Amino acid sequence: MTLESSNLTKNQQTVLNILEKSTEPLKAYAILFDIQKKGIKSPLQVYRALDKLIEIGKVHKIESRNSYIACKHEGCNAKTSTAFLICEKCDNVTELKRNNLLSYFSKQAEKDNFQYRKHNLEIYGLCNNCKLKN
Amino acid sequence: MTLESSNLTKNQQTVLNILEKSTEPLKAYAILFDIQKKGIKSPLQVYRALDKLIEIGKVHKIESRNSYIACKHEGCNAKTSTAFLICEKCDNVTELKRNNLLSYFSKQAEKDNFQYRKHNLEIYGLCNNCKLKN
DNA sequence: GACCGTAATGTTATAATATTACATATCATA
DNA sequence: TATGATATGTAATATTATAACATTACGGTC
Repeated sequence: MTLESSNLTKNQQTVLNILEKSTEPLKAYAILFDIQKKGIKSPLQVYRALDKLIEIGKVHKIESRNSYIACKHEGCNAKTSTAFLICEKCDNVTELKRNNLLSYFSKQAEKDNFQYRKHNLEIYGLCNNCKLKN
Repeated sequence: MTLESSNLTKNQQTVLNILEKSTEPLKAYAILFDIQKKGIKSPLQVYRALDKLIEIGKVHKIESRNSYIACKHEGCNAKTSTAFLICEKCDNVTELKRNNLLSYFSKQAEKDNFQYRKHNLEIYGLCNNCKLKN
């Protein structure tokens, strides 16, 4: 299987389906409980599928929440770099897609003689919905 | 105890001391094992101290590594917002201190009608030392 | 098709990280 | 000295993630 192909294996496809259907990020064990009927029985099977999906850029991890989200952007640079808006009230997460972040961070890092490879940005606050409800 | 004071309790001070002496971020259980001689016996005591230290801005959590680092910056805005350079080779972590990140992210978030409160940025790559060794 | 190497799978056990629950103690201050 | 908020101690447990090992599937190539 080449890295860029969409030839996912059964377990990988099963996990991706769950994430794509979800309107919110999911935790690994939530995924596991959801799909125990589909032949996936152990945490490791989920984690392995997640690792692969992350590697090929189909899924990202929200580090501060230990949760996982399917990437909606085709052909973005998110294989390596990610940015999220995380609502602290409703836990909604949206992926920020601005390509200039990468070059901006790359320059910031260079100022400290640091060789940029990738980044993860998590912004916390209130989503539009929750702002209006207040 | 007021929030801005440096009146740390014994446990809090013990944990902070360990982190300040360390040249690298520490994990909660590493802290625990280090200080079991000083009266701290359970994970919870460490986590509670960490929570407080994070709340008052003395310590930050590196989310993607589940590790904790003492803040070297006096009076920075890091009570809420943080940015790190993380070396993938030697695991060295340095805190980025650029105040304009906050306003930059705040504006980025606004474009999506998102009300910014704080952020965490983790940049991965090679530190200067490791670059030179290659 | 037979062979080979790489990647994925299945399974059990366990490690690593973090929190709940509840009883008690400390401390500032009214 | 009574009160309320904060911190502590302790045991148990929940949550997140990986190690170890045996086996199977799959793609390329001879």
